[in-house]
Amino acid sequence: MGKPTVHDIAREAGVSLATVDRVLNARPGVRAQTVARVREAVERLGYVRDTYAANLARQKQYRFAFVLPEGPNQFLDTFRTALGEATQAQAADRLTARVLTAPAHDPHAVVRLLNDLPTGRLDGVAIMTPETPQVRDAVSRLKSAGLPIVALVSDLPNSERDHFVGINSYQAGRTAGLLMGRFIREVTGAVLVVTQSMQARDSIERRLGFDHVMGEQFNGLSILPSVETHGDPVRMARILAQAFRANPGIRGVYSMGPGNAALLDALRPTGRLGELAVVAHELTPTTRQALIDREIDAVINQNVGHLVRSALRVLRAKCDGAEIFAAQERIRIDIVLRENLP
Amino acid sequence: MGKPTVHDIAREAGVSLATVDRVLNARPGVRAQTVARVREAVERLGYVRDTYAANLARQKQYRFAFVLPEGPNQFLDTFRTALGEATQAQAADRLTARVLTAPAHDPHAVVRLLNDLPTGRLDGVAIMTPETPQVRDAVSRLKSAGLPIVALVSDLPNSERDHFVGINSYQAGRTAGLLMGRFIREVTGAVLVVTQSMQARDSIERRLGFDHVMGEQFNGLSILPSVETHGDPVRMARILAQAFRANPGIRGVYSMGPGNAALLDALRPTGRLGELAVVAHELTPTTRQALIDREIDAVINQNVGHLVRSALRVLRAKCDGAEIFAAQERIRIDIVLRENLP
DNA sequence: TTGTAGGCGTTATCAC
DNA sequence: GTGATAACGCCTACAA
Repeated sequence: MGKPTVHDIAREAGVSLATVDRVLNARPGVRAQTVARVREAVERLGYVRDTYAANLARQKQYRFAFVLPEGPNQFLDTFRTALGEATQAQAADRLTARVLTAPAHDPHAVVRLLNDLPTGRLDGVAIMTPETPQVRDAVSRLKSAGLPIVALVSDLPNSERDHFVGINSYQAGRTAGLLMGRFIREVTGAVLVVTQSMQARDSIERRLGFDHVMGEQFNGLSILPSVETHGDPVRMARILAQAFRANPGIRGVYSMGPGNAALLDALRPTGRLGELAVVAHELTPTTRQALIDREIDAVINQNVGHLVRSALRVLRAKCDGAEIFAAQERIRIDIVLRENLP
Repeated sequence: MGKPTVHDIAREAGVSLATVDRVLNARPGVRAQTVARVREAVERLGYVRDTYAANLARQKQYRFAFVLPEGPNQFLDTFRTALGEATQAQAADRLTARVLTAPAHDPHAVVRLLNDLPTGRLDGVAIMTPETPQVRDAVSRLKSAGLPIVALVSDLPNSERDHFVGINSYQAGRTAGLLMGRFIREVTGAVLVVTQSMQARDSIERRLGFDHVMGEQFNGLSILPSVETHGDPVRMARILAQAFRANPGIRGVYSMGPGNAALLDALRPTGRLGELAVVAHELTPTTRQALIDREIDAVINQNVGHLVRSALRVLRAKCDGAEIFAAQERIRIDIVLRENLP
């Protein structure tokens, strides 16, 4: 009385196991009539394939490669950790993920890395890198080698990637804007936007979303031009000090990218940190502590555990030719405040 | 080449398959010396058990029962849907979940239901119900029948449940309080708290968290005594109208429980909805629409998909005697605003 | 205390 | 076109 098996189907349809298997896996060499008989039996008995057995028999492996940018960066660190944990947990399911690190600031390095991937020994690739024409070509090459590709965190919308795992940057920016506008008690004032660089598409989109919401709903607040730090703490401290001198009306700071530790270090000497509304991205040891200390008021976060597991699930599904369950794969834009810190 | 198998271990250790299996599953009847030899081989070859094959061989099933309160209730509806989807997706993994509905407002009915569970035909139970001594006893009985038990959404802390899947109500209340305090622009005023009933532990804890934060950080805002609606829309409308007449200084409304549609219906005629800060719980079609319409400002949510999948994962892990990965099973307190609506 | 043989449900390689 | 039959990696009688 357990679930029906291929044997049951075979008996019910009056054919052999091999024929049932051919039908189930849509292989050729079966008369249409026979196909119909088998299909009917499947339907009637309510057969569902046992994935354990199937994977066992076909010796399926899931060998994935994750191409990530070089750190140092707390977000990447936690991502790597999460990836390690997830793959360890799924090792028993024949899943392995090797991490490949692409040197930062060298767009060609990523491309070389992608082109040198041993496609024969891989079943899927996840890529976290800004989009360039060369990257698009590399993705195209990997696709024609038959590999499923997911873009991670930063989308590659014009490439042939199968799926994007990450949040919508525009929406994330809007969310930041809404929090900023509501958290600033004064109706007028200025907001400072800090970023490492406005090159990447993500930065531009975040900024756009942020600006839109501020303009729509909080137009008493003016947004100052982005401060680009290029990852240089000294430069940042100087520019910030300048900005605060020039604009005593600054009520909030929106930190769009990484480098929050340096930002906070630069902000503390101004003596304004306590009264400013500060919104940042990514929950890391730094931003977590800053939330607790009330230096940062809100963090927009994408859960690294979800990112990793979603990427893994999607790659597996693509390997199996299975449907992906969209609702489960949508990465939420988490809002983290002091009181709902995980 | 491929991953090492039990055969490899057997050869390496110079014993038979059966002996390897005994060691791997910690069964008795093996000399300590032999155990050591096998362990060493396992270590040396880096063996990991193939769960597909193992589950196949031992014909493992995961037959779970979910005991839920009767609706009608949008949260429960979406929960049921999510459960259906999750079980369907895992049918191929020999997982089945039957849903049992306990009539509301009859504490004995749940207990009867729990006691009548066919323990022989089940491998685990998830229970969503307020804690009573009788429920505790029923859980105890199920435990002694060898079934893993998880409490869902509403914890059963004094029972023998193995695990709680849900959010911390106190923290949820604190989060609501923080949002309320920051979203109200005025420094003084009053906040109305609305709930169906203050009986349940969850309500009490939420209220406590809310009060603490308001007291600590926003003590210009006074919190009015909870309005208990007992699920009666007419009564609610009357009481709310009264409250707003008596307290023109009301700046915010915290809706602690279900019944948001009725609350909004009662709030609209007061003409104050637009200027009030409104915080509610659970993302449902009603609260979603209200966020879009700017009638509700923030929703504290526990993702039903996560609840379901976590419950399922934990029950499976308990069945397998496996460790659960705590970080993954922690249900986050989601903050949903208009701009980060999923 | 240890080993042998067969089976779990599916797939794949042969023959027929 | 179709059907035996032997894997896949692990577990479990039962035998030794």
